[in-house]
Amino acid sequence: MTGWDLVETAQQRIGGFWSLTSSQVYRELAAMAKAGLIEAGLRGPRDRQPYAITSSGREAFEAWIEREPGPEIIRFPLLLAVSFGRYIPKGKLASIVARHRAMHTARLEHYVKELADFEGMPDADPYSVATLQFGLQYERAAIAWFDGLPAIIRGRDKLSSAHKTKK
Amino acid sequence: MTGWDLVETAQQRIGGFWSLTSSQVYRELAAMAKAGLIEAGLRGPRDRQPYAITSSGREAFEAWIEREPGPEIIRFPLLLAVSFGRYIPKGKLASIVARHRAMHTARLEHYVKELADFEGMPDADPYSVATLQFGLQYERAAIAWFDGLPAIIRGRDKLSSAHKTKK
DNA sequence: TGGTACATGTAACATGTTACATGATTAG
DNA sequence: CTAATCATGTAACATGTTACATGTACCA
Repeated sequence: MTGWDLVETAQQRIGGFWSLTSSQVYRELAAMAKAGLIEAGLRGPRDRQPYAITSSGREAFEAWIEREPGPEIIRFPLLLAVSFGRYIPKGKLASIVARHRAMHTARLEHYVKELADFEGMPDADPYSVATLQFGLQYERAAIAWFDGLPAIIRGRDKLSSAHKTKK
Repeated sequence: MTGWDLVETAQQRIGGFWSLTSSQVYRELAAMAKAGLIEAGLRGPRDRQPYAITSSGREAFEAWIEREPGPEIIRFPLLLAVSFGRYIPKGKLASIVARHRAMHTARLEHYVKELADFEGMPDADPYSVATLQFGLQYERAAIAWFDGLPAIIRGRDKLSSAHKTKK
């Protein structure tokens, strides 16, 4: 595959939980070719530069996949904003939250559609289904949180919902 | 506060969705002092170097908090491993998953405890409660996903659970 | 008096982002 | 013909990690 293909494929397959930029891919491809993990093929139309994995690259992949996966890293700017919510005008925060909620519902719908596609073919890779399923449940949790937000921020009726918190 | 204090506070308050290292903080502190956003105070015991925000720093904070928060970035090595699940021996994957599930239940319990603490004091910052609540729901979703995983990976009974998928 | 937690920092490196430059091919 | 998409890459910079060096104060 070429760098371009790899970016497209990665965005498609793991984009939901692993972002990357093309710059990164091209740089890494050059480094991997230099290290002998991949080999450059002949340039195609539009100067496409295909690469093929070498046996040493295959070994490196096997060593990599053997490793214990590390803890997840989350960078959630919206949560950062919410945690500094005291310093943001109420209306502004509400509109920010609304925009982000919309993005999450869009993603949820996207996952639902993809899962429905998988439903059609019974021999699809179940591991892809599993990661999609994670995305689905993540987005559902996020949306549920969005919906609970206003109540938490004002009042906060949680357990003590009996006594009226009027403003 | 000193760099050390900032790291401790940040880990406490936003550690769940924003990791940082002390190296980063000390470097940034030096840069901010140079830019006039903070001022170094007198060194205390143990060579503690306290900093105080300047008015120009306060302005910078206000400008920062005004910005639209970007999309979240998730780096989830376990999901990456799962998406390459084909290449991992079944037993190995299962043990990896078990370890990660345990970490998530531990975090969930931690959030539950913290939320219970907040329950005690009715004048606590609701925004902190909101971010905690996100963590709680995130962990619950993750655990639910873990529990559904085996069924997805083998068989995949989802909607078509009627016809028996014996291995 | 000895270990642990506190405290600061540097250096080297790895990873990720943004802006830019360049051009080919295809669809309308 | 022209705009959009495909395609490659570089450079500069920002951010994040790891390993290390150095020492202080507290408490058992």
